[in-house]
Amino acid sequence: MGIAERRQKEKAEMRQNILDAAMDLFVSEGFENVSIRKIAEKIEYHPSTIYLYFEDKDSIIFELHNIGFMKLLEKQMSIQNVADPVERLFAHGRAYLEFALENQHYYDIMFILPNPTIKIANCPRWEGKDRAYDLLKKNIDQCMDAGHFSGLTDDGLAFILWSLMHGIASLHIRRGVVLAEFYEGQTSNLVDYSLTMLHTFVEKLM
Amino acid sequence: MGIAERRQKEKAEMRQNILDAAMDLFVSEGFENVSIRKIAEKIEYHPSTIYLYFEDKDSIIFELHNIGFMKLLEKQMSIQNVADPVERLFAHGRAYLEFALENQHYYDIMFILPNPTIKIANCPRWEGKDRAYDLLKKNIDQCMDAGHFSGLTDDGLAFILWSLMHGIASLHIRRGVVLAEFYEGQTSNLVDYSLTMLHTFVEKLM
DNA sequence: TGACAAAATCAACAGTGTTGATTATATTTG
DNA sequence: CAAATATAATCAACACTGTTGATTTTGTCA
Repeated sequence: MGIAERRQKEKAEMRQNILDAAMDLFVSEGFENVSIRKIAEKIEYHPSTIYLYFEDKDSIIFELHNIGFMKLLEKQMSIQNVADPVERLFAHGRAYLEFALENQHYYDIMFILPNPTIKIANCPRWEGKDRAYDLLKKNIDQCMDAGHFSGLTDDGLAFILWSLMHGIASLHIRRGVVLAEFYEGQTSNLVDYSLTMLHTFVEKLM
Repeated sequence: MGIAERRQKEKAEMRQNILDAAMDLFVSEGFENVSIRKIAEKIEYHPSTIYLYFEDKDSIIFELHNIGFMKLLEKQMSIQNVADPVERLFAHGRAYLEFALENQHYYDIMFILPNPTIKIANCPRWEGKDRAYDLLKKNIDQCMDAGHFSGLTDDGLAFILWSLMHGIASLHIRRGVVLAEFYEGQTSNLVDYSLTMLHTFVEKLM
């Protein structure tokens, strides 16, 4: 069965090629300007060929969406070794914001663009979001175990914190609104500013 | 000059017709499925005719974006008579969320879709966002004058609050993530839940 | 009524996602 | 090795999309 195995590997490589080309175009040409035909041209295949590897265009975007969640989760896992639970929660927030601003196109696909949402609706149970959410909630629980955030629920705080982080990230990515007052072009500025705000803020909740 | 005046009025009516048709399609057919040709069919004109009234498709969306900001501002003005500044701030938040969830398509155009952002970039100074932002900041300032939120800046708090409200609204509109835990289909549920959270939260900041 | 300007239409261009039929390329069998 | 078969890639076409220059219809005024 060595041959079927190789077939499978080639298929996977081709899928990856397509995904890479799509992501490249996404970054270089922007949102709307990535087309099946341009992807095909980039990998030097006929447009039809892509349909042998993906059901349709949305499936490609959905796959990029999944890859983005993998990357986010990986980044979030990398700070789980921070000892103090509150510090860990801040690191968690920083990791989220850094991910969003350093991978704006992934973040766009994951949380802002409508296309993946459509696919998710047809996807009975997609665990990516749950894993990210559970990780946040676990961190919050551990803060609570350490005696913080009394009077709040973990779900409630998770809801607020995620919404806040997403709000900051997405208002930035679709800028022109609100953030012009703070933002002067450097990503780090916004992350630092936001984290300072988050500190001021979460400390009052503790 | 009665004739030129009528001409102008007819032109304005036609523009409004186009905008109405576009918004209808937006609501009924959804995001991507509104095309110049469908708008034309709806108002029973030839597609080309639309280009006599709008420069291009993005201009139509940009105009809807502006109308949305007018509506939001109007709603926010309507609660400015609440006497207590802190109560007024909460009413402000509620108005924002209600607007977002009751006019999801407007909110989408205003804050989520990429198209208007492109047009804004070419628009040297578009005051819509400023007016909404200034109103929020004014309310915050008045809370501060009443002795609340010591140790915070008005810009900082405005940044946090707007980001939070936008995060809640946009995660809801592009749902499937996070909110499934809370959201059970009724808009009012989410508004009430969010407002409860906001209360718990802002009271600790005071 | 004829001249002129404004409004609407037409036909076409280049681009899009997608698909059924067709050709080329491997792989397996006789 | 050659024939038969399964897989991969291409092709041509369909029905869309936004947009525009040329053309026709409509309305207004002398």
